[in-house]
Amino acid sequence: MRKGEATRGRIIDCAARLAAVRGLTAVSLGDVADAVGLSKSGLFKHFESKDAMQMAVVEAVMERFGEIVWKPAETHPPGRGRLEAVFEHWLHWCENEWAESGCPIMQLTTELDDQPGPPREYLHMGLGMFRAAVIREFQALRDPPLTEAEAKAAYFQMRSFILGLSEARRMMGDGDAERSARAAFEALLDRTARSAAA
Amino acid sequence: MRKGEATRGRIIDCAARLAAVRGLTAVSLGDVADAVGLSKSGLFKHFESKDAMQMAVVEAVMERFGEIVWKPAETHPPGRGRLEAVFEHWLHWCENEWAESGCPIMQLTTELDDQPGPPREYLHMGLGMFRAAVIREFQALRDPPLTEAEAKAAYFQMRSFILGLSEARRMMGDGDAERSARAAFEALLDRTARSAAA
DNA sequence: ACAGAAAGTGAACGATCGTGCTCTTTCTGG
DNA sequence: CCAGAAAGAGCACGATCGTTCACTTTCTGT
Repeated sequence: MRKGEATRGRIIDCAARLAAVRGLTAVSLGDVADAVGLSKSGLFKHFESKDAMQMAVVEAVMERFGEIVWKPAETHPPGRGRLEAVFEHWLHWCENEWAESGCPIMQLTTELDDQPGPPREYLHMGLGMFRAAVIREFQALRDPPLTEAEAKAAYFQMRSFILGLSEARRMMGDGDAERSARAAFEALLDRTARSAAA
Repeated sequence: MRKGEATRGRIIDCAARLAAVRGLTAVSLGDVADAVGLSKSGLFKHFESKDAMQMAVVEAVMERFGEIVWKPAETHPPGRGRLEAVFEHWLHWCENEWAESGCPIMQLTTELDDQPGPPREYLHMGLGMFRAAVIREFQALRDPPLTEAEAKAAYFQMRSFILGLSEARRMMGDGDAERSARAAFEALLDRTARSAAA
């Protein structure tokens, strides 16, 4: 049972990239089968249904996100350095790791935000854990620590700049977007770190 | 030829709200026909194809966006007051006008950003004109005027906060998101207005 | 009020959707 | 190396997709 796992991985990868472009629901099993070079019925040896495959895609994307964006930042000391590492890897995730298709998390979020079910729940949970972790880092940015409200507000802006970058570059074709996002984030760190306590 | 235009409007409205929830491609003609209370074939008396209907939806959404977000702000004097009016109406557009479905422009953007064709072009043009107009307002925010690069960077952040608000409230269920967005925008105006010239 | 146009229905089409079935090929543990 | 399991192909199914066409109902200009 070794070869099976390899193809299962290839299926998920192809499905994820197609879903990042066209959306999870818009990708048919025929599309995935063609992309991975299998027959439609062959897919059912790896997933019991289309829903199960979609769920596997969501899980794989979130796991990979943690692996690429959060995990390498953990090697940095808490505080500003770690926040900068997270942001830098987040940019890399959006602009390089998913350069052709765009960030699948943004696609999945807008697609699933009003569609109840396990995929939405999983996405919600993953994003929530990431958000909580980054908020903790923001709190450690200053002495005395930021209040939770201040840190949440800072995360709101950080996440906003990532979303803004995706739209600016992918829809508006703004080549300066990455620079704008980076500058906005650095300025956010500056004024957050040196702000007085409430 | 009076009744026809009315139903055509109802069709577009229903289709737009369905598309804001599930995406443009994911909405079938059967869905629209049911929602508006017509037969599938009846739709073809108002649109020659599904593509034409989708194009009409995009046009209607963008026109309504201009009507609700930009036009009322024109009554305010240029500068900070007008920018605040635009942002306030933009929030209203996202949070009230499309409360149940979420902003259709954000949905359409993530759906069409890597799907060439007339709908994408129309969306790109509409967003580009709006962006250029808001950038002009940012330039008028200070004396001497902001450079174009400074104004573009400010618009980038403004747009980012709107996108951040949508995700925070719709996916994360963050009730404070609207307050966060407003506070972030006011702070952006403050530091932009009193920044020194380059 | 009446004729012609517009609006809308219902059935049917070919294509594609997700899924189950049987059958063959390929792998892998003992 | 061989038997059993896993991986995959091919076909067929009912449902739904977008679209067309012939037909009926409803509106509207004169």
